[in-house]
Amino acid sequence: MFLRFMRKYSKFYHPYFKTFWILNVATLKDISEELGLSVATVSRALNGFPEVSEKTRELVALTAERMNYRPNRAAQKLVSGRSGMVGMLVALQPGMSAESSLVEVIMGLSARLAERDIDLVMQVVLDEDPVAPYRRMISKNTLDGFILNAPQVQDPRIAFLQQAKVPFVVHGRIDDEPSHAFYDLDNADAAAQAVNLLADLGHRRIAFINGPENAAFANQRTVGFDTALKNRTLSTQQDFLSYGENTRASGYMRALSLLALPADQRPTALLCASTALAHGVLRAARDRGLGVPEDLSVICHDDVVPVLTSDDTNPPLTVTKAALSLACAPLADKLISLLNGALPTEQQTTERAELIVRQSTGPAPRSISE
Amino acid sequence: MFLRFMRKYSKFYHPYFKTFWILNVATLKDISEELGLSVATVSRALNGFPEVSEKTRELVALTAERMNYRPNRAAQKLVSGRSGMVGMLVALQPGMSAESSLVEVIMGLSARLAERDIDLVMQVVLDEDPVAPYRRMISKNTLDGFILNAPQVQDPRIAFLQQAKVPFVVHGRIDDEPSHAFYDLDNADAAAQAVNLLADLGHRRIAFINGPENAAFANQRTVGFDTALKNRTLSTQQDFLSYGENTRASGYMRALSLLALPADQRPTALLCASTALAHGVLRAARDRGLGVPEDLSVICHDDVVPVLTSDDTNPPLTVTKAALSLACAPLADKLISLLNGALPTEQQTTERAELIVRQSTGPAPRSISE
DNA sequence: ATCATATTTCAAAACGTTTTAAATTGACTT
DNA sequence: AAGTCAATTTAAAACGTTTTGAAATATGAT
Repeated sequence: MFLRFMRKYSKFYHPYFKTFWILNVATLKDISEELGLSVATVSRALNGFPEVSEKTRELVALTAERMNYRPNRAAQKLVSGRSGMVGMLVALQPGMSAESSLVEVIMGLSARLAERDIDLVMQVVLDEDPVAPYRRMISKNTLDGFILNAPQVQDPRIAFLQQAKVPFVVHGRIDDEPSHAFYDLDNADAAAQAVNLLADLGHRRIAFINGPENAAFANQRTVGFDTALKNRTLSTQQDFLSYGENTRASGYMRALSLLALPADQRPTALLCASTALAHGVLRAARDRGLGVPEDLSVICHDDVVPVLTSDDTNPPLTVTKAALSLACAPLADKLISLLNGALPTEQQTTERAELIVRQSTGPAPRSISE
Repeated sequence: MFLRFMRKYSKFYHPYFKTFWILNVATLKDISEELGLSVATVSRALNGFPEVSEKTRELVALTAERMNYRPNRAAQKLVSGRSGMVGMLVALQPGMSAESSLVEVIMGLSARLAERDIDLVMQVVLDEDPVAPYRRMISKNTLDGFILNAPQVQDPRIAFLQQAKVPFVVHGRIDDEPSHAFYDLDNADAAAQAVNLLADLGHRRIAFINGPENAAFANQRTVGFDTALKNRTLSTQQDFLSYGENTRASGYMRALSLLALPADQRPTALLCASTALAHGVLRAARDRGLGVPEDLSVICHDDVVPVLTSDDTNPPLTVTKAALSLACAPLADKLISLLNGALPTEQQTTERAELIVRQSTGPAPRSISE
């Protein structure tokens, strides 16, 4: 007796307690009692099973509407194994804040998923083990699938999720012929387009200020860069390709060191993996007293995120452009398809970047290029 | 018989289907069978109820660990009414992207909540009715509480959630003595600190470039601004206070029009609601040929978001500073407390901004201020 | 040893849904 | 009017947890 009391009022009382809502949502039982039908029939009617008569289906639908019925997700989940929720785990370096590009995608995804009545569970993870948070979420058994971002060259998350047979879609892809569902930019092509433009303009010493070395997209860009150079019979110099953070500061530093080379050795054109990098590059060129595009051509890939634009720089940047926001809907749709049983290999899309020539590229400087 | 077949293979087959995971998570029953105990005892042992013996508790804890037990959230929710998930619905103007400040908060919240094993469900909403998405989410019966951001002066969401008896915490507050849980900056004080500094420096014509008129924080800043001016026996001019978007462009435009006034009428000091606005203001001053701080003092409130900093401008900005990232942990903690039964009025914290004097403020220009 | 009492364990119900297997109804043949 | 078969409905089990009310066991006092 005393214990019963304890249980209710002591600090040991279990934190879970009963319903908060006063909003009364009707249950299947409520509807079935109202209509004198069985719960089973009501469930079937609402879920569009073929074996209920058109008359009852209509009746049930109407009463459900009238009684403000909403299926209880927890109960559905319990019996069906599906929760109507998908997860996105974003890995953040401690102290580092999220890239604005990521945010763009998250917002778009959430909006699209909401249309299909699926909720997006966001989680920022700080683990050093990239797989651990997924294992944790899976074992909580509360999510139907995942959206992965920023895949790395040999991303262990992908292997893990495949082996665990959890549906997931990747923004980006792990290699050329991946077995997972993805939506990705044709990164190799984007780099190749840029190189071709520069080669057409007579540039022969083209440097590439790339993204992080372990990022899959950066590797694909390198592939496109290298093969395009080869196709144009241009040599590819080792130190003309650098990997690093996708930040303005990094672009500035790396451009500075490239531009410190003697005029007849330094690159006449710089290809940057992002607008952030290009911003830094423009600044470096200015600080070195080099004119863009007279002395140096600059081209970058533009993901079209609102914070760092490519067209209000001075000069406006020539870019390969592919709006990140366009990835959201396909990613959401692919994941939903997977949840409905589609094969991952059927859910793969590659998008091509668009070349937009503005004023940051021009003919290779004559005196130097010869 | 035919129907059974139909059910499985026709398009009418219900989309929910059984478990994906191969990861075998143990259930309470598994543990109880392993140990020869009842499910009830195992549940109690794991949840720290006082009536299980220390010996069994330990045994159960160990086996649970060994068997990789994870409580099934759906089942818990079903019986307890709690899901271990809280929601954050962010309203976005169509076509507008999220403020980086918001992202900062979301990331921090997610991280903190995850520590307590609570998931954050993010949803971007585009409804024009601010209450509708909350009603929708509540009736899905899948969230334990909400975090609200950017409260407006008479925010209908707050009234709704209070009436629906749903736990929620607000980042910001609706009025001086709100009945809801909140974590907020002392906005009135922040504005007052700024005014006092400027008044000490001899400024008599101080203008305020504020945030959106319907934002609660902007109103609180205005109150602080007005009363501080009054305390210093400075008149407050109607057109020296403007409301508008918290963007660089808006700051630029509004500063331009203020600075277009004749030298003996225009403000000698500008107080800005955000660094973004201040960036625009600095640019406007430059374009007008006015020196900062010789001709014009500029001070702003700095939320310390990574994209727009206040200390690498030229000149570095004097600010009232209060990092948004500091709000995350308290907000999460308050919501958790509410979930555990705390009263909203016990969960209210106001934080004071710190005044940091840099080089954008100086004595009022002599010729003009007399 | 016996009883009273405190401590620990248990069986069963409940939460709201889906789904299986069986029962009922209806329609059509003969 | 009975029999067959299809169409529709139902009762009951299942999902994994929490919690109630009762039962079993241990402890202490007589």
